[in-house]
This record gives sequence, structure tokens and C-alpha cells, in this order.
Amino acid sequence: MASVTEENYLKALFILVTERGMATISDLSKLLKVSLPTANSMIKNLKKQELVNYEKYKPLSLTEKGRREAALVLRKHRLTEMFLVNEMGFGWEEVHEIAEQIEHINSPIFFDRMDKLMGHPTIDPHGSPIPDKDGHIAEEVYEQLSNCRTGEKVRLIALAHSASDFLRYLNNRDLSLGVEMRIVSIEAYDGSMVVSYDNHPAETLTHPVCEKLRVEKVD
Amino acid sequence: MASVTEENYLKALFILVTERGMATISDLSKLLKVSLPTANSMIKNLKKQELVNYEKYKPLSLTEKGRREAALVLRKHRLTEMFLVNEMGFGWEEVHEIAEQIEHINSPIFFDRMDKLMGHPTIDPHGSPIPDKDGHIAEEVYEQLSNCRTGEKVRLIALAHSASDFLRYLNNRDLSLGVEMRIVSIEAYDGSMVVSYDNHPAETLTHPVCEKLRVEKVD
DNA sequence: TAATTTTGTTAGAATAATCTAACTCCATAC
DNA sequence: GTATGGAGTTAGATTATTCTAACAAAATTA
Ligand SMILES: [Mn+2]
Ligand SMILES: [Mn+2]
Ligand SMILES: [Mn+2]
Ligand SMILES: [Mn+2]
Repeated sequence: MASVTEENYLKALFILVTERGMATISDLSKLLKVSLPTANSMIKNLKKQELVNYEKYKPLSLTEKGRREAALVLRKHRLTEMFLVNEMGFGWEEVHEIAEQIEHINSPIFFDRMDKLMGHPTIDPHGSPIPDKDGHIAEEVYEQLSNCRTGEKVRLIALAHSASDFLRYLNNRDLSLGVEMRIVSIEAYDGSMVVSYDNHPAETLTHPVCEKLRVEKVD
Repeated sequence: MASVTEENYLKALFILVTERGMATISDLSKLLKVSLPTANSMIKNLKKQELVNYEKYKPLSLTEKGRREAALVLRKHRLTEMFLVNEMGFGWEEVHEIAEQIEHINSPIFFDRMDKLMGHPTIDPHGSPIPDKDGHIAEEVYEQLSNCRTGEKVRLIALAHSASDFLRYLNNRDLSLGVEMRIVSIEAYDGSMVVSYDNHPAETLTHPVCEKLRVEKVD
């Protein structure tokens, strides 16, 4: 079975490939905060275990076996985050660090129980899909708020990033998943948007923020 | 901060000293299933960190610092076991293996939340005391069922050992903490006891079992 | 194209945790 | 009191994960 370190590499690779379509050794080394030679040697190790496809100087990908293992770690991570929020009362900005550790617990009954207690959730507190027990994961087909137009009404359904400082920024504006907002105006110069929702008649969101908000159209 | 391995050694040492009054390197090596040289070299490491007192060929003890660290790991272990039983619906025979892993999670807020959700429990599902946040632990002053006499009525309040096969044995006889039983008779030959409780008018318990049941007198 | 920067690789070393083999110390049984 | 067996120690090796230094390949910029 994969070690904690190996699990972290597999999960990182899975996320990189999902988000950017590909991954390199230097992507991995930055994400995991290890040196390039460290990532390089771990990749050789994972290749030997037939978990990643790798040829010198070529981009990386997961084998089917590796993809499945990675998805199951991601499942444990996201189930845990949802459990911490729904069953233990944590805020969505508090759960990532804890889940980063609990995702490595080896106990099928523990995660099955979480899953059952919550009624088999399909998304985590940040709107990301939870892979199923076979390692299958729903595709994220959401639109970015930054691609919407003035006058449209949209519902916030997921976040593209979930660093706690960003989550606290959203907390400060009462923005949470499910909030429906109308796009009041878009500043042509820098792409910032003014949106209205609930008790916030005119909240200005910068372009980088709007890119991180995943929405679906309402009406 | 102590590694997972170091935490396991400290906790093992704490338990050995609590149960038997002392600990040796070979006790540790047996309990942790490592070779003697492995335990020996880890003890040197812990001594260097001033977590254990150790002189060549002498028995081991924890320093105040080491005792505190060990108690805090034990706190995480027992809080987790209680959480798994009370909040997640696990049986007392299922929780040890999971807690053995979760006890190494580094997240004060996580364990504080558990503690708060359960209303600050003082014992774990097996009746063992939960150390407080300062690492203080209540003494276990319970009597063994095997030391009680015919006719006495006692309440089961703790277990001296909690291996899952033993716990399943108790489950099969509807024995759980809080059950009040009367000692019907004691077999002089082998010390086995016949006890009656609830819907069990005459359950025979062998001496080794009776030694593992901690009780308090009722009436 | 040539120069420069970024990325990737290899070599070599360190640390933590483990092992086996060989030896020594010590309690106690004769 | 010595012999012996268990406990403890040392030496030396292994595996996993990490690093820095030096160099090579690829990509980008000029
Ligand atoms: Mn992790
Ligand atoms: Mn998440
Ligand atoms: Mn443990
Ligand atoms: Mn317990």
C-alpha cells in the first residue's frame, strides 16, 4: 500500500492533471514543496510501481492504477472535509489542514461510516466532487463567474481554489455555496464585477476573485 | 514535535509504567513489535530529547516532559475512541485500530471540537480515564471482579484490557459498562465466577476474564 | 541562430527507523 | 561461586525520504 508520502504525490498529480490537463516534475515539486531531485526520484519510484507513466524529460501522467489510488485519497480528503463541516461544525476555511492528515488514515469502515452518516454526499464543502468508492469522479463543468455577463443571475456552486485566506474573504462578504447573485455591472478596464445578493446590494469582486467562483445560471 | 514513531514509543512507555509500575527495553520491543536494538536506539534518541530517563542496563521512566507528551497522545487516542462510539455509532470493539492512527493527527482544534461536542468526557468507551489538556490523568482505583466475594453486587465500570476479541466476547454476553451484576457463586478450584445480571440469570466467567473486569460495589 | 533561463537529471550525502549478527552484562539456579 | 539464559548493547547494513551541487536538456528570449 502507498505510504503517506506516495499518497500525497499521487493526489497532487491527480489534481494537477485535472486542473491543467498535464503535470511536470517541477509542478509537483512546487506543489509539494520539495526539491526537484526529490520529486524526480519519487516519480521513478512510482513508475516502478506502475502508478505513473514517465519517460525522461516528458510530462507525467497517472496509470489507471495510479489514477484510482489517487482518486481514493481525494475521496477520503473530501469526505473528511464534508464531515468536519456538516457533522462537527467547522467552517469551510478550517477543514483543509485537518483533512490533509486524515486522508491518510487506513480504515475503510471509518470513511464508510462518515459517508453513510452524511447520506453519501457528492460534493465537499467547497463544491468539489467526491470520487465514489471505485475512484470515479464527476467532471466539473461549471462556468467561472468571470465569464458571465451583466444582468445574468447565477448561483455559486463551487470554488476553483480554497485557501483559507480566500475562504475568509468570502465569509466576510457572506458568500457561501448556494448564494444567488445578479451581475450588476462589469468594469471593462480590469474585469472587476459588481454583484448583488441577499443583503449585499453592490459588492465589488476583482477579476481574480471572479475567476475562482464557479457558478451555474439561474432562471 | 515528536514523530508518529516517537509518539508510539512514549505512549507505550506511559502505559507500561502505569500498568506495571516500570518498563524495560524488552517490554517496549515486545509491545511495539520491534527488535531490541530498534527499541534500544529509539530510547537513546528519546533520552537525548529529555523525554525519557535512561541509564545503560537500568529500567526506563518518562521525564516530566515525556510523561506530559505521552499523556496528550493518550488523550487524543481516548477522545477519539469515545467520539467514534458516541458520535459515529461504532462498537467499542471497532475503535482501537482507528484511534491508533488518529491519535497522531496534529490539530488542537480537531480534538478540542471532539471534546466539546461530547461534553468533555472523562472516560473512554472501555472505562479508561481521558487525560486532561494539561496531561493530567485520573488514577484508576477500581477493583477487579476476581477479587469480589459471593453475594456482592457490583457495577462494571472499566476493562483492564480491550482487545477486540475480548470485547466481542463481552458483546455476546450483553456485558457493557454500567451493567450491574450479582456474584452468584465462585468456583474454588479455578476461580471462575457465576454472575447474574439483566436477562442473564447465570453466566459463568473464567478467572482470566474476571481479572479483566473492573467493578465498583453497588448498595 | 545564439544566448539565456527553466526544467530535468545524476551523484552523493544526511536523517529516521528499522533489521541481523555478534557480543556483553546481569540475575539466578544449581 | 560459577554457569547459564535472558536482556541489553554495539556494529554494520538497509530502506525511505529528503537535500545540495553539478551538469544536461529543453524551452524561451533576444
Ligand atoms: Mn496529505
Ligand atoms: Mn475541498
Ligand atoms: Mn499509534
Ligand atoms: Mn480504550
